[in-house]
Amino acid sequence: MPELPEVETTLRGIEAYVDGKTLTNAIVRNSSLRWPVPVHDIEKLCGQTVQRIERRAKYILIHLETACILLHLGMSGSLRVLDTNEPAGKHDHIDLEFEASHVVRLNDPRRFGCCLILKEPVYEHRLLANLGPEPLSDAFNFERLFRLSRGKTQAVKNFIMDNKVVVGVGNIYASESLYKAAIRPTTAAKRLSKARYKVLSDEIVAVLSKAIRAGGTTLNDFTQTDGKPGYFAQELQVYGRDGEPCNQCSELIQSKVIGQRNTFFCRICQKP
DNA sequence: AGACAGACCTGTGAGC
DNA sequence: TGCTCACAGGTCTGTC
Repeated sequence: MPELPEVETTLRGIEAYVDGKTLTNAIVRNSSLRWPVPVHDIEKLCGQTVQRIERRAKYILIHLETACILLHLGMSGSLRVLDTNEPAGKHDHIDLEFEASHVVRLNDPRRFGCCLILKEPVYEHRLLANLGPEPLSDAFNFERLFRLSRGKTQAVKNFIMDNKVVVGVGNIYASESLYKAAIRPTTAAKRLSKARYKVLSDEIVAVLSKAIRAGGTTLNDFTQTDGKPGYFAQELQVYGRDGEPCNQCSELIQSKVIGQRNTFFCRICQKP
């Protein structure tokens, strides 16, 4: 479910209820997520105040006084802000209660997400240490893409989904960015010119920014923290549209599995 | 070293 | 209506 825009939307939704607040209780109903949830470590943090909350790649980091809660939503996770007396439903694995008045509740049917406690230095944790730049930061630019792509035989779609290259470009927005940049997803990364990486990096930024403004993409079940859907799905040009006409040339959109993930493109508009 | 396949797990929708 | 199967937004890990 969540790619970078969905995680960013989630962060913005919980920020006001978490930042500067005191963690008053933590309930772990199911500790069997991607990695075992360190229940006792989380409980020990109760009573501490949130220093700040941020997103890094698709991770949400809640910095407390002595440690940091790291959350990842995996493929199917979501966070919602609820009253403490709201009964928990199926797949509601973790509650983080703040100010004894409301909870941030993690729901994750497929349990690909995670909740870990990180000690300082937080950014040296193995999950964070090797991440590439944020796509919406100055550190992300076409020169970097061009430089890292030299000698890479892998498909450009896999290349831009590599977290060491740039973080946060998931399966939906990879297809969308490549369509906007008129680049065939199967093209070997090393074959693209600097000029085409300029277009691609601009489109990655544009697509992600627009998706954030729309509150993310709701395909089946993504909701913002208040339960409302995201509205970017209606903006999708190729993702999930195989067999439908291209919005630019009317050729039928094709799909192809690249790197074990379904990929959508227009064979006319997107050149190798 | 780089590239790829497999693994984790549940829900949903299509097809029979 | 109910069963089976393929597939789904991520990414770490192991193998070639």
